[in-house]
Amino acid sequence: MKPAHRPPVTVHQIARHLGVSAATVSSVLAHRHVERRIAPATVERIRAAAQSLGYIPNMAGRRLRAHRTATRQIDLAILTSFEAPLPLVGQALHALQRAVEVQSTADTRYAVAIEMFHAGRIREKTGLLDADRYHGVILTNTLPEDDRFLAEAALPYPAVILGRRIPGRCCVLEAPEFVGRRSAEILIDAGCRAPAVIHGRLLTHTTADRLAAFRHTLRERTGREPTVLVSEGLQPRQAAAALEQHWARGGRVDGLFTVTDSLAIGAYRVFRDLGVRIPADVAVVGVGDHELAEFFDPPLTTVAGANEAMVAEAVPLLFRLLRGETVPPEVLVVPPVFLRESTRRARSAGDAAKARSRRRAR
Amino acid sequence: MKPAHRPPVTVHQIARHLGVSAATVSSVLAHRHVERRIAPATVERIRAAAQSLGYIPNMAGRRLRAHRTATRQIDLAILTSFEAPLPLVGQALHALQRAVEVQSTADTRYAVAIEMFHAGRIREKTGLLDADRYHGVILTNTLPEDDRFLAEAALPYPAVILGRRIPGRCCVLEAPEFVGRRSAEILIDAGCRAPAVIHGRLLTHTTADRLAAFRHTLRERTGREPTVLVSEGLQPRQAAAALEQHWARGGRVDGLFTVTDSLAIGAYRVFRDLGVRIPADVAVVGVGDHELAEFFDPPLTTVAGANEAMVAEAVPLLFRLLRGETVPPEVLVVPPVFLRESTRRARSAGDAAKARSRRRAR
DNA sequence: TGCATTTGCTAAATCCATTTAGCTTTTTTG
DNA sequence: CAAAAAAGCTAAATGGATTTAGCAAATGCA
Repeated sequence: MKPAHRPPVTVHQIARHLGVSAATVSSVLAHRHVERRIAPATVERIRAAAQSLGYIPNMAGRRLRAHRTATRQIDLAILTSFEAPLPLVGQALHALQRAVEVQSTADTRYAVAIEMFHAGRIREKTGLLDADRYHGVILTNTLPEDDRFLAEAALPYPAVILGRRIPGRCCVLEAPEFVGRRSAEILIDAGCRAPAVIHGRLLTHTTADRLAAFRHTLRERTGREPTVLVSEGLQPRQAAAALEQHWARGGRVDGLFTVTDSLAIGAYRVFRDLGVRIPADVAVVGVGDHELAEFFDPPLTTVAGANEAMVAEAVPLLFRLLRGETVPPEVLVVPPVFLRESTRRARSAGDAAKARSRRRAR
Repeated sequence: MKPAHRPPVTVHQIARHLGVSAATVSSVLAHRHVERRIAPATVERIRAAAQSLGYIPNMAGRRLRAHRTATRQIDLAILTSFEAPLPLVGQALHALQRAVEVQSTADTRYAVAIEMFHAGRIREKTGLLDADRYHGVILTNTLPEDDRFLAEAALPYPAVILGRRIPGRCCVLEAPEFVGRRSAEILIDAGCRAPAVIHGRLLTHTTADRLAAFRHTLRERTGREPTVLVSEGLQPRQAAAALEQHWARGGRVDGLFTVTDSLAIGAYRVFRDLGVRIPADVAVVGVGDHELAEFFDPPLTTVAGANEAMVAEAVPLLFRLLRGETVPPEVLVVPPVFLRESTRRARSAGDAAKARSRRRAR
């Protein structure tokens, strides 16, 4: 961020600078100079001055004055980290937009903004603690550092937190441990004896919980520890790199839990290139219900992150908060599970072909 | 949209209602009642009244008064249709956010909003023609109806238009006909004699241009017309349905141009279920460079919609417009082409295996 | 020349929330 | 009991842009 240099230019300053009234300047800048009968020469002078002084209209002032009587604007925002997968944010955006359309009345208009902070550095986000920005926000994809900050900070507006528990705030959470436990069970049921997990380096609260539950369940049921592969990020190629490296070192797995579906598709490619068959040789389970997961080859079993369901809960909660109603401090959401072919352990070689022709028959 | 019911509630109304001053009400609602020594009983009365009257703070008023001297806020927006694929919007959002971070100074803060209109009905979008909402916008994913409206409407703020030409506006466009022509050429080069194209029912300006160029090139080079399949939407399952129907009617194709990558993945599934091999029996080319296109099986050849490149051009243009600079009325962007296996026609059965081992060797 | 009209501009009010200085009234202290 | 301090509140100014009513000068017309 560069340092400040000069105070904002207002219509008054332009007016003083030119020796005309602010009314005249305003008329010109609002394109009202024709009906206000401003002399063409004056119009030009004002335009030139505005341009050279670097005039930027103050929307707050404009809106305050100009808005048609009885129209209020409600500013909502989705605050998310830069590093988070956009599809998740997109779901939230869509849900919020849809709700906003329903809630809109002739005298109320909504604006939905998306603002981003760098993962772990939400405290540096400008205007976060100002009371003059948002009527309400949905906060998501925070890292533990962010959570610590938020727990102490007093946000001066209603907020719904997605995916983590922050004392005193309305939180919508995935049922804890569910995703990790279910994923482990699915792999165990598929007969895996040497399962692995792959995750990105940055761990959100949610992901950490999923990993812990996965390990815990595995240990409890089989007495084994999973192989843990860490990829640089959540891109398929990064997962592929991590997995290839593991294989090159002689590591082997017969089951894979990927903390996002995008990691899974990276793994798919590696397995195919290595001649490792899914699900015959290795079972794969992902998280997030990527819109294309069903169309992967083979279709990917997904313990869906509860994002869509969480968003569906969060949006109405936000509106209730805006109305001043009291809301439960915590809402738990149980993610859906999509069992697909990637974990359908084929006992014999023929099974996969059978499954395929079954699908074709439908 | 519901009808209006009552005028907005202000601090003054609450004050009058309770027989106190507006200053007191403001102090309480801004959580300043402790240092302002407001009696607890009064605090309670004010809170209750605010709640029961349905008070909603006017952010414009608040911001106008409260902002630290010399901080100006610049409101930018991406206006897109509800029906457009979110990843495209996401790219624009990311690019804009990144630019905003660079442009930010201590005395200037930016807000980036995403607002949506229903495809073809941008004229119904509230506040679109108001001068008190945005400092600048990027407009994208409009339908021809929208374009007609925009050509006549006088937007009272700088705007950069993505993907179409609107007279008098700064437009960033894909080099016309490029995508359609290249796609046709790729299929022709792959030896296709009975190519088809699949697109959704709603046609944006851009998509219509691509289709026309595809047909035209095909006609010119081979004298043939493509089979045209229309799917309900852009979801994979919708593409699959359209293709299955075509096949059920006895229709056959040996090349497929899908106007988005998501349609292609739907087609992939159908082909696999039918036992039609890609690329041996049918070549497939998509558009959009889906982040996973490289990981489809086989990797999908994509004449990438120039979205990312267009966004990269559009964002700086928007900032130049904000600074009052003059900008070119039109910037053309040539989309990249990603040739992958889905159009690598295997002359003999062995070629596919060879290609595979080549990839593994890397 | 004299009156009416047009042109070109300005003063002041307004939108809403916040803050500062200050005024009563009550309570505490010496 | 008088003076000082504290409690509890209010009036008025402020921020930026816009609009309305209206004034003065210039022009048109008879």
